[in-house]
Parts: sequence; structure tokens; C-alpha cells
Amino acid sequence: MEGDQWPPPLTPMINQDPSSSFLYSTNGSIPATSSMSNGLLHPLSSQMMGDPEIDWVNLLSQAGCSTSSSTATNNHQDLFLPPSSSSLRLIGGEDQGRNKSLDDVRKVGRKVKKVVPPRVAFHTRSQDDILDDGYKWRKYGQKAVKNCNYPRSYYHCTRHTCNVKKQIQRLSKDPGIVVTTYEGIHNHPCEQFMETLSPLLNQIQFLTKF
DNA sequence: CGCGTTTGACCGGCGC
DNA sequence: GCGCCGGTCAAACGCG
Repeated sequence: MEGDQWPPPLTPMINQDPSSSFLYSTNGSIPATSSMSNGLLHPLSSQMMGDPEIDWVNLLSQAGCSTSSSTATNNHQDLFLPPSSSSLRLIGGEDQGRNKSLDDVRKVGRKVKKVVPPRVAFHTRSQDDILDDGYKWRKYGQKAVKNCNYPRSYYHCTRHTCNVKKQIQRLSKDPGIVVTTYEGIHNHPCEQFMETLSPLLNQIQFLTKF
């Protein structure tokens, strides 16, 4: 990671290689839901992905995430710790979620290439599987994954216009760690955040009348 | 009754 | 072509 700056500088990597997974890990619960929605989650910078302290390949494979070897190193494992007050929100990436029909594929020449929306994975030490990130999620599946002692749960955002999905799974190596993988970008504000903010906005609107 | 979860079936991608 | 595996669907069920 680059100095003490947080969030780290945004890199275009997530657009260059949307098939890659990006991993953040936290030691403790995800930050408060109100702050989850009003900040920015940056994809990992290339410096972070090359951090020899982080075993990205191992972590991502344990999380069941696909990754490309070009964006991860295979070194010692550690946890990357964003400040507890940090705000998290996915940005970047061109894909606004998935639609199983034609959105999934893009013809490149004669070959049909699958377009994978950007993924961001959180590594969180928590007793609870479901981390309150301020959005409403609906579970649509659960699956036992090979070589994993714990099932993977599949959720999608309850907002019908939003195609964001997330997967939740515990590490078999360390059951205390929950891996939450987000796929896609919310095209609407966070409900909880708006609930918190709306009284303030109303007050501001009221005051600006004078 | 509406909404969310559970769970088995199904489908598509991928490797052999 | 076949089998494995991950991801999704959808009916059944539970809960408030």
C-alpha cells in the first residue's frame, strides 16, 4: 500500500481486467452502515495487489473467486486493514450488473467473450455471516463448494432495477473469516444512508428558502 | 398476504 | 462427448 493514504489512489485496473477479483479485508465488522454508503471503495491499486505481505491468490481462491495471475501475487498472507471509519462503496467498472441473456456475452470478432462485471471481495472477521452494508439483499441460492467446509450463499440487491449480486462464504481455513464478494455496481443510493440523510436534506432545503 | 429463505433441479462453462 | 462444478431458478415453506 502506498504510504498512509486512504483510500489508496484509484487505478483503472478494474476496467482493464474486469475478470479480476479485488480483495479488501477488515479485522472486525464492516464499518457502520451509515458510513458504508457515503464514501468510496477503491479497487486495489497495483501496488497493493503486488504487496508481498498479502497472499491474494490464496485468499481469492479460498474465497472461490476467480482471478488472473497478472493481478495477484502469491506470497505471505496477511490482512489488509482499512481504517474502521472508512467508507466503502464500489466504484469503477463499466458493467452495471448482469442480465443473463445478451449482457453476459460480447462478440469479439468471431469469438463470443464473456463479460464479467467487476468484483470486489471483503475479508471480514465476524461471527455473523451477513454483514450489514446498508443495502437490502435477497438470498436466491446456497451451494456447497468443492474443498470448502462451508456453503456459499448467493444474494442479489432487492431493488429490481439493480442487478448487483454478492456471495458470502466462510473460509474453511479460518471459519472466523467471512468473505463477501460483490459483483456489479449499485445504480441507486443506499436506502439506509438515504434514511439517515433525508432529514438533513429536508432541513437544508428548508433553510435555503430563506 | 407479502416478503424472504430453503433447497433440489436445471443450465452453461470448462477441462479432460 | 462427457462429467464436474459453480451459478441460477423456482416451488415450497416459514415468518411477521
